[in-house]
Amino acid sequence: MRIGELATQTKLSKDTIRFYEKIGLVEGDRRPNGYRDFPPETVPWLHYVRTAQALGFSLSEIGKHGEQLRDSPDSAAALSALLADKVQVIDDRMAELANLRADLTERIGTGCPLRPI
Amino acid sequence: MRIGELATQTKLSKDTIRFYEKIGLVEGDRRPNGYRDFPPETVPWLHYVRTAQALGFSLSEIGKHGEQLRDSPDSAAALSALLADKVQVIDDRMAELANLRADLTERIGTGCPLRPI
DNA sequence: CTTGACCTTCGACAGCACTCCACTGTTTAC
DNA sequence: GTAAACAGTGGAGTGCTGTCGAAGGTCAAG
Repeated sequence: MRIGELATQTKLSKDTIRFYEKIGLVEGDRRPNGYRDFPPETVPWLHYVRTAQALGFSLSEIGKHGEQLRDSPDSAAALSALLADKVQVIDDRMAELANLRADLTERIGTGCPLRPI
Repeated sequence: MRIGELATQTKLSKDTIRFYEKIGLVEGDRRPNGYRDFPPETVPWLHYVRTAQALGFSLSEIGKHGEQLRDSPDSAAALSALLADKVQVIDDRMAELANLRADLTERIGTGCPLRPI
């Protein structure tokens, strides 16, 4: 698929996609006329990129994850382990958020929310 | 308190605190010799700033929160409302994380983790 | 009265994630 | 065959959030 259609489907700008290609976050072939040609799985990959980004991962972190996944020998175990790591990261993050939440609700309970507890 | 102690207590750099002052995120008096003099409640305020920042608020958004607080007749109630909003943000974010987690665990199950599901 | 720790300002720079522009080439429709 | 819609490149610029360095003022201790 060409860049325009990919942009439409992912709701990213073409410039953003070119930028992502430049930093190695997406890869595509080139047609004889020089146009980029992306495989269809780029769509879910970019969706994944945006999700991870929204969760606070930097593009370089996301790129490393993708690289590790692509470079892995087809051992499903290795790939699954990588994803399991990310699940662990998520769980840690959620625990952190839960702590923040508890902290804030406690402050709400007290009459002086900005004072140290 | 002078900037050095504030930096120590908040674990921010002096440069960061000066930067925050420049963009109106913190305010302090000046001593006759020109040194900044921050009130003690700056410490919890900066703690709040970092918390809000970790939740994805930009510094300018946080600055607006501070303005609202200053304009509010009952600052404790106003801040409690703000923190309650923050709790909502946390809950949204945790839901997002839970979705990503479910997505990843599903990919782990399929054996082709980066392919479209 | 010097040393060292503290503080000041100003301006430049950096990293991230885009975003825009100018100019050029290709394909499709009429 | 020409216009519209698509694509390419390179480079500059933007907004955010700091970070650093240079040059200098202030203050307490020895």
